Amino acid sequence: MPELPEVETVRQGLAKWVTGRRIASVEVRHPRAIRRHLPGADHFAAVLAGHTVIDVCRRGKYLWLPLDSGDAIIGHLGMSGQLLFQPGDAPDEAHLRIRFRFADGGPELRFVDQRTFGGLSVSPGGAELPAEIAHIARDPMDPLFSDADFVANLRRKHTEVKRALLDQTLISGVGNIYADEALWRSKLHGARPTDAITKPAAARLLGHVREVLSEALVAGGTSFDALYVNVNGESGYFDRSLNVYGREGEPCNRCGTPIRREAFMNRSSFSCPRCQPRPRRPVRATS
DNA sequence: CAGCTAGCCTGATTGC
DNA sequence: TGCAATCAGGCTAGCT
Repeated sequence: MPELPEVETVRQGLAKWVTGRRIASVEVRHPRAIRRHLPGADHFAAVLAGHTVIDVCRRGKYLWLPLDSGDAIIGHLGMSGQLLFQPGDAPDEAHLRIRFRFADGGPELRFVDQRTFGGLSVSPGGAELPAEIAHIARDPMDPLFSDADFVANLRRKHTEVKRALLDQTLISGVGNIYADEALWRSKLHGARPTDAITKPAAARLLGHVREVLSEALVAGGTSFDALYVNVNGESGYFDRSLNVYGREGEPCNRCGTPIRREAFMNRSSFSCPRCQPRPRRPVRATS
């Protein structure tokens, strides 16, 4: 499940292995892996061929690769997307969607995606933040991220705090796993109304978000199966450090109470019933 | 306008 | 054994 630490790990691998290389050809194996590109797969391949990757950037969970043509490749891994470097003679992966060959004849770049929630697109944005992802907020590791703005914007919203953490226009890079982990560290239940969170509590929560993201980044990310891997196909090991996510029924690492699992937006939230009591009242009366 | 949710997708797992 | 239902979940379009 690629969230910020996983995507940043992939970005670093890409930066090392693809910067400065000239794309020789692009092979699109599955049309759904190309996003918002009405001219079609052939055109997508044609506008990229012959151009050199000059950088690898990230905004939240999006990657973008400026080219010397002034265009940029935008990528999102979705749930199961992988960007892998492979020798040209390595057998095709079962879910190989897009293949990039390079003029230097070195390892090719493969976009592999089982569930096709991810995809690539081309933007004329170049080295600037592409317009397609301009709505994505800065992430909390970004030097230009404003803590004060985050606290103010969070408290201005009328929603539940976990929803807010997952809102990529408020703060980017946080997904279901790290949201649950940060809330546990802050002893907050995800259903707590954002407009009732004090400034200090919001600042503490932000600190815990930053803490869990940076610890996971050092560990190379989290993976429960082989779905998230770095560009060399290796999994991270932060899952050993998770305190609540996926630990239903297991003892809380703080108080020993069995971790609870609750339905949340057609998925799951994990929390400690004792450290993170549910708010007493619903967010807001409906009338 | 802000908040919310269905739907996208496939493989592993569970249930009958 | 075999088939069907369930679950995983980031993001966007479109609804209220």
